[in-house]
Amino acid sequence: MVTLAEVAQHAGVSASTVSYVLSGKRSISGATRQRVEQSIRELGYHPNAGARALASSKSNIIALMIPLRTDMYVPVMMEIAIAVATTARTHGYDVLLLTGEEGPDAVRRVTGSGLADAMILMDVQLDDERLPLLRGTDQPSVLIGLPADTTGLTCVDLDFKATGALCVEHLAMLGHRDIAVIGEAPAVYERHTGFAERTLDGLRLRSQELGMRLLHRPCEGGYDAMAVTLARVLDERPGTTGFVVQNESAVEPLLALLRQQGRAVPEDVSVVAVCPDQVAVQASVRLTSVSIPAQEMGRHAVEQLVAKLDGRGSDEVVLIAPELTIRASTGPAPSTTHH
Amino acid sequence: MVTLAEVAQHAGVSASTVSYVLSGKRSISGATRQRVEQSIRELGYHPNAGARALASSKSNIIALMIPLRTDMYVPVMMEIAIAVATTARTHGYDVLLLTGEEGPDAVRRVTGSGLADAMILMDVQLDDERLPLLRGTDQPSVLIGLPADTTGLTCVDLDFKATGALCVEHLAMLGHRDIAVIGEAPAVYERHTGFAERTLDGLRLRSQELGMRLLHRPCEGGYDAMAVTLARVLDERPGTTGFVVQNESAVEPLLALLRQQGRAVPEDVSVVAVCPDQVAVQASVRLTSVSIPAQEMGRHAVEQLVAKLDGRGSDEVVLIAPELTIRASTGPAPSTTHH
DNA sequence: AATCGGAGTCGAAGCGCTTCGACAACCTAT
DNA sequence: ATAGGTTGTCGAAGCGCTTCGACTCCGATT
Repeated sequence: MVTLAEVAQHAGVSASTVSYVLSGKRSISGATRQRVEQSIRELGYHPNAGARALASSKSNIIALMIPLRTDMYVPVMMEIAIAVATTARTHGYDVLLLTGEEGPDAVRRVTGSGLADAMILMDVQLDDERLPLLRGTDQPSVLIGLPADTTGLTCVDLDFKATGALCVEHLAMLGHRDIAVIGEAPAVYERHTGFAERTLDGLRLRSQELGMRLLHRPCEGGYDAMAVTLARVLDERPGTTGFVVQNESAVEPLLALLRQQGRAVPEDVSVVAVCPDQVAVQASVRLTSVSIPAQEMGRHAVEQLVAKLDGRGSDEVVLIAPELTIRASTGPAPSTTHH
Repeated sequence: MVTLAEVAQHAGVSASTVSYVLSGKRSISGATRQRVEQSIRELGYHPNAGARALASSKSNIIALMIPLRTDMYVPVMMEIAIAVATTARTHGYDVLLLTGEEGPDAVRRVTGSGLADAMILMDVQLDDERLPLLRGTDQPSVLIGLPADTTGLTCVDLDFKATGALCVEHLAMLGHRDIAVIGEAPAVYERHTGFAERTLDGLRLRSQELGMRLLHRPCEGGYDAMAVTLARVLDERPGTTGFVVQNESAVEPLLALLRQQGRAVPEDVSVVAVCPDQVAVQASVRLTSVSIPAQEMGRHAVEQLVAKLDGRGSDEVVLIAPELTIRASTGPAPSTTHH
């Protein structure tokens, strides 16, 4: 293991000079710098992370808490995690992966031990028990997701309320009047995960404004659950011509079931999904969808965090504007003219 | 920030005593231990990670390198990552998330800086460029996946060769003779990712032994790609009655296409999938499948690694035996009696 | 010519912890 | 009673780095 001192000796300078070459915190003459850099290369020197952390009280690590549950939006979570990791690296940070398992204790542990300089929390509940801890520490943090009370917190999320509105508007424009919303699993609503309820708010509000009828049904993923849900929906509202689906694992089952019942998409029924683009294009009917910008969310979160760590940046809520991509699953409502 | 020294003072003992209470490396009287523990609790002390790492040259961190690509098996990767993180915690380790982006440099960086005590690599290519580095360092590591040459390495993986064999045997037992294999995307084979080729080996070998005809076709995920692939397969081998699918995102499209062509599953055609159980049960036909034991792989990997770190354990290849779960997508071959 | 200030470098003092050797106090076997 | 071994505790020496103050040049300012 090569140390700073060895590099210094090899280059014929003092240890502090090497340190300043590395950090750039004091000016160094070109000649010295080159000699030091040369020695670093020749010896294959890597600064020791622990020593650095101890001396500077900065670990250059960002903690990322991901949910333990893998019951929803797994690809999205993964994409965010990867975006966080790669973006963090471009700013010189590494990422520590924490699962929800430890709960709030993880926050205490990481904050207390100086393991990480900052945290990113995913899967935030409306009334998350980790929030008081975050407010009580001076360690910067960013939430991906929106809790009920955002005072003193920095949050990044898709604007799900606008997302809901956007879906409704699109269907309204096509002449649909009776809309069914296939939501996340009931557990997600019981857990009071913000995004599901905010989407619903957006859907309800805008559909009311536009004079549309909306029926919301939570739905576990999978074929069987979707079959039951669909049957109930069509029983209660036979005139339903538009669907908004916010559950990745209900999308394909819904399409299969509609096909099976002789309802053509988009001729008889229109389907709008809220899902990653990849899911939308891989479906058996290319789906009109509002994409979940996982990468962008991860990137934004890191950039907010780095800004805070650099003393710039402040507490603010960044809501990413939703974008609707029209594909092959939506079209004019049938018999619009009969009204 | 509370320090060891403050705890020591509060408890009326020396710093080293507190350290020994924490580590248990020397015996401490019950009275002293309790007094120290009391002080720790009262002051809310958390050992500083950097100082610890510096003094002990152990960071208690395991690095996990996940692939940057999110083109395949995302849920599996995620599940493994989560299993790794939670298992690591039970052994007192945290997990550092590295993406493939940095490539071999990440190995150098982490090894050189002492950031992590050990590494777990996922998505190992047959001839992975990170392997020489691993062999050249004394830092313990475990691969999830199997490279071509495993000397000096510890690997954990599903026994994909046995998996292939198992799929074929099941179909053979049901009387199928013409089998088509819907494989991973062509890129996966070009990349020489071990598991895809090993599965194929198992399939080929066993089908030959059992006198079956096998047709293998790589396939991008998604509906359109699957449609093209299926058409080709049925054109070339109209008598195909059994499918083995090793591509999550081809499963549902295949089922939909077969249904659409009036081929009933499992009456006319049997389908065996190699995929996580969750995918198998959520499909429109509950799939007979060999499950990918993501959790178990993650857990195993960590346990191997911890064994190495503790001086126990050695280089060995752990292949997890595949398990076939029979569900609703396989049945006797049609017109078996006509032969 | 005397003074000032910036650029470039060094030495030394920690950062908070682990760990080794030393040592006192006690217990056991002779 | 004495040598020998345990057990429990302490002091001190680092671990490899950052950072602060101090110092030396040297060109620029009056």
